[in-house]
Amino acid sequence: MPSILDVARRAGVSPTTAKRAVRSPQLLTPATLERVQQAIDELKYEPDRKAGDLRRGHSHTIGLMVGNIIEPFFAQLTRTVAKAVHARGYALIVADNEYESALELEHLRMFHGQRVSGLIIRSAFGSGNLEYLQRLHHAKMYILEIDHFLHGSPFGHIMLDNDQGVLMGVRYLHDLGHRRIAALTVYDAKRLQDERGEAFPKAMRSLGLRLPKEYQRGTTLSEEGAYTRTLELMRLLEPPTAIFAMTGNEAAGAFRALKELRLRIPQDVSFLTFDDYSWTSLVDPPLDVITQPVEQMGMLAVKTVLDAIERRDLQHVVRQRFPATLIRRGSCTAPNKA
Amino acid sequence: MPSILDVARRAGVSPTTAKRAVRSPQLLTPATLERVQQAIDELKYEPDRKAGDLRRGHSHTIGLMVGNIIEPFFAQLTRTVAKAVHARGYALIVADNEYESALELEHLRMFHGQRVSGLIIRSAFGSGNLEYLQRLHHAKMYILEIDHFLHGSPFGHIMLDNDQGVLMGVRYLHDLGHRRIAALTVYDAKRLQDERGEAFPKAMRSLGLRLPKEYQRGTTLSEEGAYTRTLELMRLLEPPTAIFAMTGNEAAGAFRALKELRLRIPQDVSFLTFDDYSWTSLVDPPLDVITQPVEQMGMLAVKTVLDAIERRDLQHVVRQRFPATLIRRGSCTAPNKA
DNA sequence: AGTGCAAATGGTCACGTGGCCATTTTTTGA
DNA sequence: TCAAAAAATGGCCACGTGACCATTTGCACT
Repeated sequence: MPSILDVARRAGVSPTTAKRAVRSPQLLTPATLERVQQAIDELKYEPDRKAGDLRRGHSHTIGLMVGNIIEPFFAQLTRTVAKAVHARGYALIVADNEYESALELEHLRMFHGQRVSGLIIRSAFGSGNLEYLQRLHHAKMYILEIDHFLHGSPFGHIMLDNDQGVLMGVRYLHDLGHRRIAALTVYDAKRLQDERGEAFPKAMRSLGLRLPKEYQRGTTLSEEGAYTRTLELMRLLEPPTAIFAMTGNEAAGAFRALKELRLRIPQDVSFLTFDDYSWTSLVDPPLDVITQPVEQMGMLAVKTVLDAIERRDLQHVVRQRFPATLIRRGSCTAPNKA
Repeated sequence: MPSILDVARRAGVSPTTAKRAVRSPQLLTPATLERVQQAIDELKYEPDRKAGDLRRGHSHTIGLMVGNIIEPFFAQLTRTVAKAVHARGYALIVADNEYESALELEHLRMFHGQRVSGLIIRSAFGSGNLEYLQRLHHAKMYILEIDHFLHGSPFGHIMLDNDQGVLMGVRYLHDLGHRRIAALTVYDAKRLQDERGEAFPKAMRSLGLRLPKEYQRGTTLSEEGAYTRTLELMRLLEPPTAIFAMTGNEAAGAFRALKELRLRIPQDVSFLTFDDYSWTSLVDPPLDVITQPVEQMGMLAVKTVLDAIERRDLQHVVRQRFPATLIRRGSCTAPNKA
């Protein structure tokens, strides 16, 4: 692997001059520049980023920690972030915490070892790693949370305005005439710091709707949990007239359950969900969804992190909420009088 | 950011001894070891991977280049690869070439600059970057293609047995009684090195089926292209009795078109597709699909790359095909006599 | 106590780069 | 023609580590 020294030798100039051909060509005589250029081409020289980063004391590398890269939200986020980061000359290291603190800690160690200069993170459940994050921040790593933020976190975050999104959904159903609305979510939301789970009862109350005890059993966030829960809900004496899934995964499970029960959407039950997964527009009927501006969030996240790094202003905190959007496709309608 | 020198100073030992506390603790006296450990804890010392890699001349970093990380195939692959790579103590840098050579080249430069010691790559269309890849290989980067391989590539590859998969699909339809089968794929397959596109006519011929000229207009690989093409196909005087989509994206477009035409699956037309996207089991009817063992492929890819790197055997070439699997769910049946 | 030997610890340097300052060459202006 | 300034080029070192070799310490056995 040729270094700049090899280039210099071949071009018959000093290493400093050779390096200038790469970093500040305007300082060189055209003749010298060309000679060095040729040596670079012949040797296929490409500067070693790691060495430069080491010398400069800060790396051209950003870390992205996602919750589960298979979810379209994170896949899209990863794509946007990767693109934006590369556009500014950085590399992106990706890790998937599977929403688990222990795994996340290992990855944080890795990021630490790699000396990434910025980290965009969707934290795992629980705030077990906040202390470690603070340590990283103290070691000059700029940290930005995305999609979520840890309780008591001193870092900035970029995420959906969950209160607004949930309220919009509930109001939409309410305006259609629904009174018995069940959400698929964690009702034990406080402990898990799940904003949507907390927002739902609030939204119901603010619209004067009551939330029966038997609607309030939290699901896990899995497709399977939502499936089971939906079966239970629809078999109640007073089943909900509308189901509101707080994530795309839960929506899939619920949808499966409704199909299995041969309940028609929207005639028998209205169905609303967060996350515009591709399948939601392909099923019958196409589903009403609440979407997030993922690209905008990803791009702002990258801009925030890189600007802070390049301005060397690690204390800069950005806290930004993005509004959710409702897309109506026909899976919600006025409830049956029955 | 504390270095091992700071640790050594604090513990009152030499840097060499301090380093040994991390890398070969059995060489130290328990007392010394503990003293150094304490200094490490107090200073929150974490070794700088970049510096070590620089010194050793090879990095603990692997590159993964995908075609489009939003596609479930790549999302799953990324997840599997990230996990496997981290498990062996490496970091993963991800890039998305959007199937475009020019963009890919930029990312290859980045991988070069980062001195990743291995690269798992789904090449963009065309083989414009093969030369650059060879240069990287020459610079001690181990390269493994995935999902695809470039014509004339000297590198190993791990991918689906497309011939077998396509033949299995065609035979399945043939055995059900279908004779007029149309594939959604590129018929100009040779140029784009699309194996499935090449395999389809072969499979048809081998089963003694004819392939009408008007079925043979290639689509682009987009959802939109497949949508348009499906509309055209089904409006022919002799429309196909079965449609076979070669990718999940094409399947989505085709499915939309069929719905729009109010054609019932499978009564009016049978429908088969590659890729087990999550929506395929949620729509009505659930779709028959041909799936790839993504996890197995990803894990083998990582093992291959890391083993080669660690054995310093960059010439080791692995070429492995994985069999496709057919999942029957009910979207294919015997064709109408009409 | 002295010898021999293993165990434990220490010193030095290079990896490829970027920043800084030093030196050489060319240009400018009277 | 020559000094002074500007342009072009060069030398040197540190970033944090790992490899290698050198030195010191502890200990068993005479």
